[in-house]
Amino acid sequence: MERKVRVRFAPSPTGPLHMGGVRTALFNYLFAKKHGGDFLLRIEDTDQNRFVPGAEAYIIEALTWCGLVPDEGVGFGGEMGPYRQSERKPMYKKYADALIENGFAYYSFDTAEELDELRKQAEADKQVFSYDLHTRKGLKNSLTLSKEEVEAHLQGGEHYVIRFKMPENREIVEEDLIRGRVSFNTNQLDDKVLFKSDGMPTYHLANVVDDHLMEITHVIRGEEWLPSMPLHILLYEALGISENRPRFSHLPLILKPEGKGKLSKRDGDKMGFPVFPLLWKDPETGDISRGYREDGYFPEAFINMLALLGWNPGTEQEFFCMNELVESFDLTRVVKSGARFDPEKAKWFNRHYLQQKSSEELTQLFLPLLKEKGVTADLQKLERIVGSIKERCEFVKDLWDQGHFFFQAPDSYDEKTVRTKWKADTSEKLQAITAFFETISDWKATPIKDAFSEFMTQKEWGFGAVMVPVRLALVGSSSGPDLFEIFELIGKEETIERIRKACEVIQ
RNA sequence: GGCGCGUUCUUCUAACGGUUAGGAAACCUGAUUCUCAAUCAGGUAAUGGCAGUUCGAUUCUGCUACGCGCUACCA
Repeated sequence: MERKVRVRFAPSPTGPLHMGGVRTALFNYLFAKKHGGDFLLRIEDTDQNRFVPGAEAYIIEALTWCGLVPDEGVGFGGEMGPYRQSERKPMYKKYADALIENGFAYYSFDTAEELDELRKQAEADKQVFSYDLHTRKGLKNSLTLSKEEVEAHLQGGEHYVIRFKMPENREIVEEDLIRGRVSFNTNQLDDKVLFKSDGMPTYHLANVVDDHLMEITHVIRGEEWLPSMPLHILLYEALGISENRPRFSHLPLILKPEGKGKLSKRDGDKMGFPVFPLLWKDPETGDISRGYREDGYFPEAFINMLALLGWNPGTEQEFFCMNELVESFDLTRVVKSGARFDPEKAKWFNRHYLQQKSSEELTQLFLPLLKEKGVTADLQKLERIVGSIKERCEFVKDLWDQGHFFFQAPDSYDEKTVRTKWKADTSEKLQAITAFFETISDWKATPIKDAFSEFMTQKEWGFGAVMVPVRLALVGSSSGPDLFEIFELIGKEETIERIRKACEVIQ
């Protein structure tokens, strides 16, 4: 029988989740749901030095905001816990011991300082020190020391680590679900530390043991893990658990918008776009990093954008809700090469999702901002205002930028427009228009437009010569939605008042 | 340095041996005769290089160039 698909997202709580991490979580989630499987969240906190308070809660909140809710994991329950590696600490030692027992691993007593020294020396000789099958013979470990010496070191409570004994000259070939056949020769690989002197396993041991115990069927992770795949495969083998071991898939990296390299926090700061899903305040420094949520992105836009970064359905569809993503997702259609992130595209997606929302819905989202500005208005009227400006908005906050004049008279007038469009006789014309407006009783956009057109024809004035100054008077600038809509929405009195005021101020 | 992975318009990508190399973003032009935005209609623009396999290579192989990743008692 086919095993139930189980995948995991396994971040380490060393800070906020990066958008690349969110994409990894997304692809895991989509793959799981596509195959009716489980998506787990496992916290990889084996490095106690790098623990950052709040990071774990952040990860959980971010996934939830994105709609990537785990079936099991820290904060979500489940039968195969604990899902925090620090809480699984007692489980790893016996696997490490078994490896030693069977000759797949060994104790290493070299101190960090000694190894550092060796690295420095090698560097001075333009070499790179590597703890591997060539050098281990000359180092302090249970392969070179006598049984008694090893025993003495162990008994003496001396610090030791357990290293994997990389076998000689083996070709490790694996079919990566995204990349196809990938191969490595073990002679190029080093003896990685599996078990640290603080009693914690390293990522390598812990992830293999946990994936086995949690019955993970597919490991979907970033490309930066590709070089350690052979180690992991060998570990499953040495542990005698390779029977049901997971299949591997390595996702392409998300690259900086400009230049090269992995997207980093600094890029966002520099170029003014978020790299994190949610705002993050560094508990040490107090530094704030902006988040997509706080910047006004809709989670569906964020997710849609992320999904298409490195994956495509092979059709021309580009807007997907989560269900559609689940439906269309296919690991084999993930691109192999790194994808440069384009912040403009993220905005474009947000615009799309904003346009999809009804004026009623948008008005509700707009309300808090209005309250903040101290503006109150009739809900129906608000919905009409929102309806008239939404198509020029990318974010909810743009509703204010695009529509503030509906609530407040302009306190200044765009200089360039004044200079180029406000002629000597403009004031005079506008006075005539206000007088004409006084005579209009049915103050609705269409009747005003009809009457106004007639008036203009009578006067033989050009629309352009008059409309821009009027707009300037009402809005303060030369841009905005249909003028007659604005007339109606701000009301007859206010319209006339603003025109009069503009004539006074500008003359 | 070693190992690994990658390379189609400016960007995200499609084409899994045969296409005028397609779409989207960006950009440019035009249309909407009040503006700006939006919208609509057009347009510019790509297979890193060299060999090989083949009747035929974007697609397969090799080399080369370039890029990225990894090379911690970090994940």
